Amino acid sequence: MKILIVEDEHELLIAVCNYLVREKYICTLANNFKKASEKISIYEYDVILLDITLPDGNGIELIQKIKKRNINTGIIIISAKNSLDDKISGLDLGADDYITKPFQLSELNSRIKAVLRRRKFDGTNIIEFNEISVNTDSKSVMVNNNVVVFTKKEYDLLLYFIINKNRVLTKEAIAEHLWDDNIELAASFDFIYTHLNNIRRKINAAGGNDYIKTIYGMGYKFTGQ
Amino acid sequence: MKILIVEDEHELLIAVCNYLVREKYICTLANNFKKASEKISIYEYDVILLDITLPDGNGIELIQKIKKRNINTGIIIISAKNSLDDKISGLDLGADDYITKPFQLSELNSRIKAVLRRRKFDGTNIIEFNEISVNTDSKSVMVNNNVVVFTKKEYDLLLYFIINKNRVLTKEAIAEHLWDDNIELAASFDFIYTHLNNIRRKINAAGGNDYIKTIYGMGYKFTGQ
DNA sequence: TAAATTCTCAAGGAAATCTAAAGAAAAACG
DNA sequence: CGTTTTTCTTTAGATTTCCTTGAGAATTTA
Repeated sequence: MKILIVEDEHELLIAVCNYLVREKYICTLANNFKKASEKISIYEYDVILLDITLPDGNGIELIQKIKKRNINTGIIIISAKNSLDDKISGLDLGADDYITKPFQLSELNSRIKAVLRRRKFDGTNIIEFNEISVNTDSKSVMVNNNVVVFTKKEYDLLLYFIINKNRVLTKEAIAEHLWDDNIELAASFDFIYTHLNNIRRKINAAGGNDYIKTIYGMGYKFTGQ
Repeated sequence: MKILIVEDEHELLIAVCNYLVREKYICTLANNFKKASEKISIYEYDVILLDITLPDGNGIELIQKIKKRNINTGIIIISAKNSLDDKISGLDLGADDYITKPFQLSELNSRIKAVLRRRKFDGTNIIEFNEISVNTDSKSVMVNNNVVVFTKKEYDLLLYFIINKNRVLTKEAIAEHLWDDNIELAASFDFIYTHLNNIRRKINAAGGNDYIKTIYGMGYKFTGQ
């Protein structure tokens, strides 16, 4: 498996590379936009770890470049903590996952594996879970073969759930990923209820199951059972 | 939230401690390897601030020690300027973040918060003990291949027991761990009985053994024999 | 600029969980 | 053996958490 690591922080680049080499991946490094762009246009990678904030260009263009070549490459965005927009627009553009700095190398590894698993089955940008399928190109969602229209927030939230299926997500984690960081100042996260309610209602109306389970006192979990 | 501060520079140790106490953390101090090692083997912390260069030992061994105990503790390395190797091997070994001296206390604080949030998300964490297996992602518990549903308090308590298996936990220690804010105000810890009872009942109902042994007058011990 | 859509916030009520308290049971002790 | 201390079990009320709804704010679209 070949991985391209695009990251301008030298120490982090080296640390990630050392770790992944030990995990038997073949790693290529790029510490700026130009180098990354060259690599992408010449070689093919299984996964690209992409820090979007680069000194000489915006990583989002790299995503578009990869998509244009129509290569079955998994993209994981490495985002700084405050760059909310990067996360969202990255997912919108077809990145498969994102991870926030600082992160555990073990977590990075498990996310790489997850992306590779998903990529094996389909070369498209469709993420499926039971009767739900999300097309991250057209940003459309099908439930039971019915097209369901979600607003942007609802779509982002649903995608976040599907990517983290079977994982309990606290309200704090949801808020941190879908809203920017000064959300900490908010007294409560009650407004999440509204979006949750909307998603649940729409999925139900289309004949879907109750995928979003409430784990009282802990958070929410997207699961089929 | 409990924090262990490992730092041999006395003034910095005190300054960090004072600040974090004001921020409502419960702090324990260690100014050398030996003391830190003792604390780690006895108590459990939410975050450990670790200066790697200690007079009587290498802090990296402490990281390994923590990881061996399989405790979900966040580790933030405090490194002197330019000691690049420390940073990298620290991150390799599972530290969550590092901060370079000199640093702003406010930055330390935000990194602590980030680690505390992140901590809950590390890899697919399955902790097993005999017929009990706990998935810390989905926060689900299996006993004898039966899914057992626990409330939040019960789950937290059970996990605390499993992590500290074969170790006698006093009621005071349990209370401090699960109710760490102003628990001293409580007249007695009798309410723990209720949760203990619930856990024992549910494990038994699923065909599990009496894992939680009472050590009369001392506390409780989670053990297989 | 107006209209439509989407998002945020707040409040009342419902549901699940937690705590407190009290009597019963068990263990330790003289 | 009787007393004291500690632990267990149960239940009801208190508390926390969650859901639903609607109205106004903010944003996008026409």
